[in-house]
Amino acid sequence: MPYINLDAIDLKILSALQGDGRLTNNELADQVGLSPSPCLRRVRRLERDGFIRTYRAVLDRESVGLGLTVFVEIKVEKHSRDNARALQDALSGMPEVVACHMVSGTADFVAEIVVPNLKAYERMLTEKLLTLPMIGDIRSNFVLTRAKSDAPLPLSHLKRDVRAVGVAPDCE
Amino acid sequence: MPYINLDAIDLKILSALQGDGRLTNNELADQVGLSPSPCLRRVRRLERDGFIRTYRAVLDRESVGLGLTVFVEIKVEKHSRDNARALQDALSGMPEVVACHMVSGTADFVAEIVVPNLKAYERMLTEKLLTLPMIGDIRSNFVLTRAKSDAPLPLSHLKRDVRAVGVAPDCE
DNA sequence: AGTGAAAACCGTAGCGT
DNA sequence: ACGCTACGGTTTTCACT
Repeated sequence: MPYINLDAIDLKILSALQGDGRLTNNELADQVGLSPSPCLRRVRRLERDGFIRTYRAVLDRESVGLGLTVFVEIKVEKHSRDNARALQDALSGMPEVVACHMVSGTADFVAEIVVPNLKAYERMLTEKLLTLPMIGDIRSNFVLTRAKSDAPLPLSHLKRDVRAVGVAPDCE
Repeated sequence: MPYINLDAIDLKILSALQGDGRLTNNELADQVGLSPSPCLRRVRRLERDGFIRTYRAVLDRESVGLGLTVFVEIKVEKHSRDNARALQDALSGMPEVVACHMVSGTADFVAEIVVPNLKAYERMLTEKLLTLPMIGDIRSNFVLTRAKSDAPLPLSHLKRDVRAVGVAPDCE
């Protein structure tokens, strides 16, 4: 794993855009202590080099009628590499699966599934999940209350570079 | 739970903004078949009424040096309401915890924790998690491969309204 | 690398439909 | 409710430091 090529200003940019993805370039330049042109160049570089994957409106699940989130633990039937791969692809391809990870522990995969209600989850389970041949075992963990989700990533581990900047933390 | 007050155009707007949060209002208006003014009015309404929670740059975890994601299953020590509440607040307050849910099943909470590496997780665990008095049991599930994450929400369950629109699906 | 200016573009409000 | 027009601000490029 190569090391990271970000200075203190890049970090500020990432942090600011993570907090508000619709910041205008002018506002952003202001916050990071740069004039608009070099600021824009940096943003484009961060986009091109894959630091910024995309920009997204974060929707409220309940408001748009998605009242049920389920964490599904899945075990692969026969632990072949092909089965695991096929399962991962099948899960990732489903729009209801908003996240899917291969994990250590008792399960092989954890999928986060978002649906309108229990009825919809029942259909999802019986029609799309249980019909997958490579599935060995499924355990559904229903979300009772969502305390936190879609939170920004913690970027403080990069802060070692920030000491180089003599600007006040919040000059807005 | 009240019903949803979104027509086919609102749905298109949400869907488009979920796919690209930096769409200009002009581009958006174009895609949904509206002129800019009513389009902007709708977006503002969707923001005000809480359908759109925020806009965010989605960063690449590996690129910014966050190589390790862990799903932590946590049981509350004594199953009192206060303990559960205190634990939930403590977890939600940690920046490394990017998601935290109370769930049914064997665990009480599932927290998604993002850190640079194993060493950082060890410190997180010993210094911040295990020192919480209301924790009964912890099981750490390390993410081996991330197949999908930060995906857009599935909005197809609202598509019943879309039949009213006679525009081609993709006229860009 | 960063700065500053100029042109094209966009967001927004107001009025008319 | 949608659409048009117009003004002010923003994005973006380009030449210069």
